[in-house]
Amino acid sequence: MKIVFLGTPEFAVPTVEALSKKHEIVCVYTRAPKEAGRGKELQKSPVHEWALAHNIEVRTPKTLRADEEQQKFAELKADIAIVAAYGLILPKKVIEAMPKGCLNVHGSLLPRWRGAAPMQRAIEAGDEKTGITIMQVVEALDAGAMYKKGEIVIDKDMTVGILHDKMAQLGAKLMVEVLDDLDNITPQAQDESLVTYAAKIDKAESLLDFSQPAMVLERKVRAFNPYPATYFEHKGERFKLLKTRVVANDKGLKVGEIWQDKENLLIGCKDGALLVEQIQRQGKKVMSAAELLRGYSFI
RNA sequence: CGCGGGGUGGAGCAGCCCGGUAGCUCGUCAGGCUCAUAACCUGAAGGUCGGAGGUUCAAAUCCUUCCCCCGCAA
Repeated sequence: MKIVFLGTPEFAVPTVEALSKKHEIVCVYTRAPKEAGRGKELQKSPVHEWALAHNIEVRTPKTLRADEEQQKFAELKADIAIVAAYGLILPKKVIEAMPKGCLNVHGSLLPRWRGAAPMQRAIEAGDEKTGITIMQVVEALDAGAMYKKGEIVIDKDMTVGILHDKMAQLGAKLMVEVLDDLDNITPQAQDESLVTYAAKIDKAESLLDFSQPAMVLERKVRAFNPYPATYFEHKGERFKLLKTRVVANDKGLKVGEIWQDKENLLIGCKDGALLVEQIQRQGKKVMSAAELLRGYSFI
């Protein structure tokens, strides 16, 4: 099939890569390069880089609402449009422009966790499993009928970084399978009564509040690892927590109180304490708590 | 030129502002103590202080420049 691919971040790359092996990617739409990183240089999106490396036409419109853009989209004469974390709202005209419509790969088991940050929210909420849903794109956000799902178990150590990579691979696999069998699958409507929304990650959330239960904080640490990463402040410095473990507060630590010995770092929380396993001091690399404690004292 | 922190024996840090024999915690090795030990005691090895210039009698420390790592912001 001739495919128009719309995607932006790393998550979308395995899908377009897999599709390109069996189909023709006639054009890639992705978010325009934006200023990022130190020095604020323009950075192309991962999908953009992929397309350039494969000599595929790239388009980076700021919006698809303009008639002219919609016209250009339709003129591609592709069979189907595939969307993976594109970042722009697709107007009805775009969704309906291709004969076989428009499919999306979403990072949750819909209807749970519609929205921008499904993987993070699934971990943060303590879900035991999540997965990928391949579904139709409709005007309402992530509300289209579902073609196929694949589950991934969220084990107790899983960070969103690891989950993301697994999900990206699974999404690619499922999308290829759906296209192989497109005419034989009857998409199923989502049960609106089970819908939940995964709000996008706000950086303000990454500041840990130790008056919350240790278990809740531990999940958040995993849900935010590696990005944007949770942190707390101490002596005017910022410390990111990348990995923690919930332990009993048998030292009687107050909320936010820090305890250390030669190799262990504990922070008191409501309902237990967090044992810090990986930490990053500002300006430094990620290291184990034991490493940091060889040269740095919190007390 | 977006703002900022850092590169010191294998690891993590101090020392730099106010130049003058390179320090701490841990690790490693050897010995000791011990029923025994990851605990304790003693000793040892291991560093051209990121690179290159410069100032100086003397530079980890001051000046110039380059490379690399990271936090913020996006």
